[in-house]
Amino acid sequence: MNKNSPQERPGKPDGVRAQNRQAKMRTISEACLELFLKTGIEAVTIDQIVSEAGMAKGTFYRYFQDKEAAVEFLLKDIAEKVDEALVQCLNEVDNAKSRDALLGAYQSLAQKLAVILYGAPKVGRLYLQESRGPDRGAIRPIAKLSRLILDRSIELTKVAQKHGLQRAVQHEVSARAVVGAVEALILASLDGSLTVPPSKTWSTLISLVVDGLKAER
Amino acid sequence: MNKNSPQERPGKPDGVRAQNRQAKMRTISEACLELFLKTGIEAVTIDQIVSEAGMAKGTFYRYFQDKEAAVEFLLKDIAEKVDEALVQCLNEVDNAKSRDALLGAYQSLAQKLAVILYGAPKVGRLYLQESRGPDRGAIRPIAKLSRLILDRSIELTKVAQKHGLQRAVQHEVSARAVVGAVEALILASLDGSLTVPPSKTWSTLISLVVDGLKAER
Amino acid sequence: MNKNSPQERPGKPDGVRAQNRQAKMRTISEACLELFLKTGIEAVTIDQIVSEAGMAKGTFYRYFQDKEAAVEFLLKDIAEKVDEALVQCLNEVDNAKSRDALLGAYQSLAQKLAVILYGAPKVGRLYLQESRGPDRGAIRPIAKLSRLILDRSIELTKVAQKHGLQRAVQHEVSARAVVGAVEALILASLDGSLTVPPSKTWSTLISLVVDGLKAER
Amino acid sequence: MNKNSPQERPGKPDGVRAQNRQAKMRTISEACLELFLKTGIEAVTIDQIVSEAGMAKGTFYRYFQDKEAAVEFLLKDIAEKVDEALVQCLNEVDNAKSRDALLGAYQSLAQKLAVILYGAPKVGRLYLQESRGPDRGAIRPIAKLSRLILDRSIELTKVAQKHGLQRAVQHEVSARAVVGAVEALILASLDGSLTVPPSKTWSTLISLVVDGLKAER
DNA sequence: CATGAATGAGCGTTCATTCAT
DNA sequence: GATGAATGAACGCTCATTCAT
Repeated sequence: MNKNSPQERPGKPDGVRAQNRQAKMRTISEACLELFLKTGIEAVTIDQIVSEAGMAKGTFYRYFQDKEAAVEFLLKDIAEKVDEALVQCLNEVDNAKSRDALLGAYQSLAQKLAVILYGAPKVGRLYLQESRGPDRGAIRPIAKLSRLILDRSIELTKVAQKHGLQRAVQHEVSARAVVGAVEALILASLDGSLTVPPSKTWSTLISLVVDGLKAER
Repeated sequence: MNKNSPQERPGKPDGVRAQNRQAKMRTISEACLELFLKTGIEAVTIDQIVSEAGMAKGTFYRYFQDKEAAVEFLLKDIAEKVDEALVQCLNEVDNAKSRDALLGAYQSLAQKLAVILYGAPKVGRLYLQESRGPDRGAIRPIAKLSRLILDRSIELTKVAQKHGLQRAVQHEVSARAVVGAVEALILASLDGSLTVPPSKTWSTLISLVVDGLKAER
Repeated sequence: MNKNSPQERPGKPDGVRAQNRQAKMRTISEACLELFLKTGIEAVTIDQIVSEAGMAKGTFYRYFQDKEAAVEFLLKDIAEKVDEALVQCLNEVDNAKSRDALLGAYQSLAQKLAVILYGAPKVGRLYLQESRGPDRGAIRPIAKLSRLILDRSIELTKVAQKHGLQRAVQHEVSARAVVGAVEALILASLDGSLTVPPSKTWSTLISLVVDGLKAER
Repeated sequence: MNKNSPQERPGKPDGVRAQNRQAKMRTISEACLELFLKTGIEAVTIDQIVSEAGMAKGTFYRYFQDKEAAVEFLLKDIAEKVDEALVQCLNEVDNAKSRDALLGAYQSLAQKLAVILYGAPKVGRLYLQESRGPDRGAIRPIAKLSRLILDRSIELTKVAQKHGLQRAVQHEVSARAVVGAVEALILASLDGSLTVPPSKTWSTLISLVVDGLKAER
């Protein structure tokens, strides 16, 4: 069982080997991340990656089967956490008894997402930058996450409506609108295009989503 | 500056020559469009394009300097019209004296955009699919248009606020939120992911933007 | 229909295009042949081939999908002719009414094979050099031909026995023995290891096959 | 000259060290053998070998300089025995006084070869599979053995003829024919393509070689 | 003007070989 | 002795681009 392929290495799961392996994978990931953000996943070559990471070409392939695997690794952590946060919010909204509870669930979700994203802002930007691309090639893991987020969001909207906590608009429509709005703001926030502080951004966003844009009476 | 013409062409600007030229460019464009949508601009090769368009490889290069030029040509028409619609809306909002006038301006903009997009739905989808990518390579024209739309939208928000026609939220924030929401919905509508009819989609969207999601009291 | 792949080119089947195409394929084939003989099919790289053929790398791929396709092209002609000769011999043996007729059929086959092989001696050597290899990779077409020859030979033996024109030995055994003997001699003859003239070689071989090695009484 | 030992090893030639060494080399050899048969020597990688042998890559290089050395080791035993058997047969034929003695010598050779080959059938198959390849790369040891067998066989034929024990046919020709026939049958026998039992195969073969194929009168 | 053959730089990937642990 | 991580040359193959016909 001494294959030269990556994945599933020998030794105990927490041995020195496994640690070094993780460290190396992170090194490569970071190099990928920088380059992916700068020029787009599709356009980045393996040569550029290993050059940025300061290693030989073969080494990349010891750790990742191909670029797609590197993208998957890059996203894995965030993908899991985001999914978890969405599922939890779903439960909260489902159990919400009042408008305040609804707001609270949203606030909580927003906060969790903020923590996740600000903990790995570049990955977030990468996701947003590439998430609308076709489900093909190295961006496939991103497309998959994108699909998952949309599905969960539609579910979220359905539940909120069911409990009369939201206006009866098409949930397909409102979910997409909200996701679109949120994504646009996160992207701007993460890549520094926004001059307002993040905390203010989020409260504004929630207010917009809940109350709309119209002038107060 | 005009990448669309590899060399200066002979003949009068509106002669038969120029007409044939335009026809050919459209043929190529259409082939590009299909392929770009299916696999993403970056991944499409010139070989695929000329194969789809039913012509020889050299012919492509007679009409376009490279793939980027083809993308530019593809977007040109829409880019101009969208810009125009945004500028006009800007003027209308600037001159709006009432909340109804504001709504009217938005409605008018929405309608214009709808006409533009439903007149060239595939181009719209292409734009949305690729608009978040890095400003690099063949997608540059798309990134440029994206920038333009954002700038105009921020302007729009500023004006609306200035006239007290919108809540005093950060215009950077609200503009992005609105653009994000609009784009997400257009994309879903154009690629057929939505089961609700377009007209209903738009009215829902405007209502969401103006009034928010909260349950009616 | 302007694919960049080889095979099935446009234009009339006998036009100048097709002729040039054939010429080019022959040029490449010849380069392949020299190298294949020298170092074995598996060990020859595309770089070596195009270098030997005096052309750019891409050009090879315009005419052949890969090395296997080049091997197939190289063998095509001979494979067809050999099969034909074997089938014809099969018929003759089937209709043979006497030992002389049997001998005549074999003589005829031997002569046909000689004509085929001496018309393309290098291809013959290549076949013999590689025919025992595993049915895998670029040598697959050779393995296929090898299988075909063996099958036809076994058939040939069966028919000869059925007519009482051959001793009742296991046809599997005798067919293989004869094919083995014939191949060994052809190989030696083709690569110049034999000091006796070809014509003498063939009559000796037939005599050996028919009468065996034992001293005359 | 001895490629099998990358470096000179410590300890007495027959000590425990040397024994362990031999055992390891056999382990590796066996792994090689399986893979070589399956896909051909050229196509097998060191990675595949160590994976099959259940050891690390470096270990292979501790025991063998390269793939060629492994092939050499694999063949060594058989090569020596075959040579010995041929030399002995040569002597017997040289001293044969009657046709029966000649037949006896051949029978004896056949039996010895059978013992050798059925004692290491896979090595036999490997040899036959690769023996016609060019004298290059990792198959060189096989080509060397092939040359040796041919030379001895020609010698054998010469002697037999000199004593009038064989028809006066070109020994170059008959030797090759016989070797070719024998090899073809052994290969078929070893890889299980034959439905007749080995013993019957060999007697048939000898009969064919001595008496030919013609129908009995 | 249209064509498609030719080019060759450059990509993703593999693999023999080395060597610190 | 054994290991497997690292290396980088070399491979098969692609593709934007040019240009003679």
